[in-house]
Amino acid sequence: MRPDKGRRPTLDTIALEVGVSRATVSNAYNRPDQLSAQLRERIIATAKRLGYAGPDPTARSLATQRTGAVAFLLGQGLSSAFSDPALSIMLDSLAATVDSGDRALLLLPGVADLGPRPASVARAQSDVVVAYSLPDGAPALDAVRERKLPLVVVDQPALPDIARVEVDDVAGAELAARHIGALGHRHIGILGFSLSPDTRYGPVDRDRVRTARFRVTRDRVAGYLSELAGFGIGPQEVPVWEARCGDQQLGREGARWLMSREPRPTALLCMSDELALGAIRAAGELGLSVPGDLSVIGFDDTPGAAWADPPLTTIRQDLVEKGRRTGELALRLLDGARPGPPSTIPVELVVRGSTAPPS
Amino acid sequence: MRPDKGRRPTLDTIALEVGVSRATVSNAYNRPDQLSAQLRERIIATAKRLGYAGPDPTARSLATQRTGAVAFLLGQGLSSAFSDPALSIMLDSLAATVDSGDRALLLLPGVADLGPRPASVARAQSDVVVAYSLPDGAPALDAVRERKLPLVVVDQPALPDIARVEVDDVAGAELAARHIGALGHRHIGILGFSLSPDTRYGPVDRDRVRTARFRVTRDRVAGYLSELAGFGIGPQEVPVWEARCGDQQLGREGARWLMSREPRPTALLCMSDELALGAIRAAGELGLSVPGDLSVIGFDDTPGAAWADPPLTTIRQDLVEKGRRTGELALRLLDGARPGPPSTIPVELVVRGSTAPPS
DNA sequence: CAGGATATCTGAAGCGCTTCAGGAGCCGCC
DNA sequence: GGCGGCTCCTGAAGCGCTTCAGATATCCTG
Repeated sequence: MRPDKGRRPTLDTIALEVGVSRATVSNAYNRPDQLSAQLRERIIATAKRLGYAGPDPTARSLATQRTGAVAFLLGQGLSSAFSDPALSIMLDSLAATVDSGDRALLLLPGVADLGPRPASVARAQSDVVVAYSLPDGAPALDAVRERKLPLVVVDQPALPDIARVEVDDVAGAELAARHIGALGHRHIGILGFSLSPDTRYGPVDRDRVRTARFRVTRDRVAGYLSELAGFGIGPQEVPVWEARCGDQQLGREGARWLMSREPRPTALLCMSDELALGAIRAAGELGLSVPGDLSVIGFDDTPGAAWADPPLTTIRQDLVEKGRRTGELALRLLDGARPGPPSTIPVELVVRGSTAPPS
Repeated sequence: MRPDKGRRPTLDTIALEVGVSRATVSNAYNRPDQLSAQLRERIIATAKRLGYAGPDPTARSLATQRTGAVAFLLGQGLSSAFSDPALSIMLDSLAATVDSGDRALLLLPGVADLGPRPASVARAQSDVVVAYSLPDGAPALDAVRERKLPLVVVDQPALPDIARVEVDDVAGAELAARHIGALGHRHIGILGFSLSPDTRYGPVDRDRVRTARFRVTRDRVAGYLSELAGFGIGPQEVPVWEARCGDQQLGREGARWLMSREPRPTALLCMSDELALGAIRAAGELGLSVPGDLSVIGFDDTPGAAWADPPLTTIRQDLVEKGRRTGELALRLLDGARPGPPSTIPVELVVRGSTAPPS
């Protein structure tokens, strides 16, 4: 009698079985106030009995014109991404925000630091996208534009008429450099993130800095150098080492190289706490004490910073807030809001035990 | 003339403009071999001109009955999840595998350690789901079953007729305990993961172990204890401390408690490398040397293990392989494959510098 | 040049749902 | 007792795409 010839039940199956219209069954799920509690109950019970799990999400999406998912575009693959606790924290907060708005997170990891493949973006089922720290000119961004999806960029260059959340990286870097300069350091090294999407890492020349395609790295280098210039330290006196990603191993390696320069740096400006932790490790291995022989300052203020030995002086950014704002912005865009001015997360110097005047 | 009244262009818009049928335009995107290269080119060009970004993913999903996404169900929130590098590595590998099959990853983080809300699962746009380390009886699993989606469980109890990837946790724990026992240790503590989904952490009594709802934790405790019994060490002699998640801070805290027991343990069995790292830290703070005064063994063999000081003895599981197999299994299920027998990832003892005979 | 294979394109039937403009009954009120 | 205003329910028009069974036209083969 029922039209269920072994196929999965649909709204119609239930409607037929209960003897009501399909619209009513739909209402039972989406607008309980539109029918009597009693009928609704009968419908739900029948659905349960027939093994109907509720309206098909895809069909619903097509009808409502919204998928209920937020796409998250990542420059790197997941593992290098998550070697940075800063991203984990911010993403957690983003996911929670988005989930509270009843939406899921569609993760599109990058390949080769270039961000996701455009084809992935073209087929992504989402009605708003968040792009996180993609290199300038990432092809994925064109794909987003083509689909005319609302976009929020995080830690990326401004795009005309595009919503944006960002940290004032220049100011943060300046804060770090000022602290170090004010302590009296004059020989300083920079331990930085990747400048451009390739697998390169190691010492960096000025040319590579100039052509950098990751905004965050570029801004921080600029902030460090401009502030150091105020202390009479020219950019050519400041060695820079570039890590592929922000993990401790690379921090250690970079610090070792920086410490082999002449004159030996008495302070290291690090673009993440993880890198800084690696640097502290390297110092120990070289028989140098921190902060006695070497001052180290990080960036982000992740939980590990306070916990380190010595506790890490660092630039704090509120990562939870960053994720929350990004999520809310995405949600608001979904509701048709206009992009509005960029939302800037403040930075703040947190002085702990890893910095001191040079001996 | 065109039917585009300011709305987004669709297949029909293009079809009308080019003067072909809608089916042909569809073929231009999905089956290039079904039309002449020349016509196809004309279609693509017109699409570009009209700002058509290709077939709408949602509509396509409805028509094809597949969404092209793999849902990933997580017990915990993202930040505690990613405090464990083991998950990051495995998830990265899973994402890469899934991406190579042209599918995206839909992330459904858990709330309160219980896994995702059933409502989130019910609305998730995906055609296969991977459940990772959910507690027994997680409501999300019922939701998956109701929707009759193919399911792969990872690090979770077997479910009848459900595909499964897992690590032999019992064997791994036994390996660890055997190593420690064989070295001659007789006073041993266990530093473990969460046993059940609540925010509790701290010392654990036998009752809580018996009612544990996380299989991984349960199995490892069982493995540790059964092997220790072989050395004549009764379960009541082995203090257990439970961490909420696997990060170093909690490892330190737990280790401090364990080291305050009488008689003081000479070895600590830790369920993750991060916990073990925290334990090493605690030992240092207590003025104990590792492995001189205290042996510490971890689990997973994450990159940090080899890098630690001293390098960590641990139980290795191939996390990349785990992610790859999970991804492939999910993909195969999508193609209609039957679940098949569970896929077990082997474990292996890796002896480094953090274990030695008791002094 | 007949007959079959090939290449190219089309019409129409879905996929499963939401939503909106009603319609039918019923209540209470003056 | 007529009428405005409820409450509860329905019919039908989409949402944008895929796919399959043809329909043509073209080509090849002997």
